[in-house]
Amino acid sequence: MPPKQNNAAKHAIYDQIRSEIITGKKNPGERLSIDTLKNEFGTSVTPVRDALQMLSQEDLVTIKPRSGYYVTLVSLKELNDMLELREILELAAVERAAEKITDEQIEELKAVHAGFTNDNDETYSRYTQENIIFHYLVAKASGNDSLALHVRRLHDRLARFMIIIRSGSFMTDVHNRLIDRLIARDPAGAKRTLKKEMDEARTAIMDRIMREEAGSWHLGAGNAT
Amino acid sequence: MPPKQNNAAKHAIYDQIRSEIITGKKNPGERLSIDTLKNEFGTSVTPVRDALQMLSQEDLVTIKPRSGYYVTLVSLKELNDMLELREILELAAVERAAEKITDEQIEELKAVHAGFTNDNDETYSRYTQENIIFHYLVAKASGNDSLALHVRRLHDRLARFMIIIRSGSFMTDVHNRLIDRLIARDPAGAKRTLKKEMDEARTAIMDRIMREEAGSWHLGAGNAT
DNA sequence: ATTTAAAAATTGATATATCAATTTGCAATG
DNA sequence: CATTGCAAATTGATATATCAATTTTTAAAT
Repeated sequence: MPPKQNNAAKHAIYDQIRSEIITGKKNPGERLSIDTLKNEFGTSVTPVRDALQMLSQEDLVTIKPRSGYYVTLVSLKELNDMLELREILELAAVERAAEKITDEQIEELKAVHAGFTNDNDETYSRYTQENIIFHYLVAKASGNDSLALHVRRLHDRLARFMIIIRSGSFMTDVHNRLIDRLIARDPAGAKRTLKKEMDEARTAIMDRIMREEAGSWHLGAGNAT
Repeated sequence: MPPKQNNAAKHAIYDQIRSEIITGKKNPGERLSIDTLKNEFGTSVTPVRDALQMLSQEDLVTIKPRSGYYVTLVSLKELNDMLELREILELAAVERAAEKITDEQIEELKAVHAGFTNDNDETYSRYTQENIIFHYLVAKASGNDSLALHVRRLHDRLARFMIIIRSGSFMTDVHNRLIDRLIARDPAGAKRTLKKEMDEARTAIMDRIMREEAGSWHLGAGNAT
């Protein structure tokens, strides 16, 4: 997380839009109108533009100059590339994490995991957020903050598609097993467990999307121009 | 490279400041005054703020709200983390690149390499830029654009420190050897060659900096507050 | 001389106004 | 009926003005 900035308006707008994109409340291709947003938040255009500008730098928003701001459309290839990159980053991270994770970090991980194991009544958006945090904490335990940050940002962009994988117990089981391997300080085992999870997620996502969106060029609901 | 945006003012400012930070013309900690920049470019504050906002999202600029914009200060740990991350990303990239690089891509690589082998009269800033392009092209040959983009962005942030490694022939030799291994479609050899380069760069950078900046908390010249 | 407090100045954040490009809709034409 | 060209409307980019925070200066007190 970047250093806390007491920059009220801009960050409130940024956080909300970001969260709405990540959790899929705003669909790819959907327009983000400055005018609408500024009314919604009761501000002027400046903080809205700032927020959208920031999001575009994270590839969550695409700017068509003098035309509009849109939730970024992801192509099939881009999605596949991101999933591959995810494996590279997270495998490197767990390997290191399993060697140097502290007991406190394990407790933190357990706490987060318990948090989204229990309450099934919660919305998927909450689940999505906590899944990101779980994987971020694992990456953080690698000791490499830069690596961890990249993992988190990538997860942000992938989150919309991860919803496909929300098959209840599967993820819970895998996360439990991963925690076990981390407690055992077993790099190879942790790597194997995580790789299995990521591979299954990847094929599930790609299969599902190839079937559902066979005709369209870009992913997501909107199908906007 | 993000899709071309015909957004004149903002992008001109963004490109120039970015380049000045990367090549070390602007030192870490140095202030980037909106007022100065707007006069320099003959624009109003809006495009300047946009550009700085974007740069802060890439961690090249740090915002102190209601106070000022500064070239980001990098701690020793952050530098070390980034160098480690670089190895993770680039090793994964060459491995794939050596398997699937096309003849055209090899020619492109040779061309860029020749470009900064010959003219020694050029400034280091030119050298820095071309080194980034070389490594970016290798990553691009992996076929994973997302991975390649991350490599490029990381190099942007590392470039300032790479200048330490500009020991003439060393880099030229290694790059030649790397091209050889790519032509031979030898993943293991390419990986070994690149790892050697990166390891040497890393220790050289860290050693030099630990000696030079022993006292100060942050890296770079400025030592600004 | 050093520290503290208050005030002045600097600077960025936010708001509003104007400008320029793009997009949309309608009408004319083949 | 489809297509092209023009005009109107929408929308973002840029410019300017105002506001609020921070930083610096200065002067007083210890």
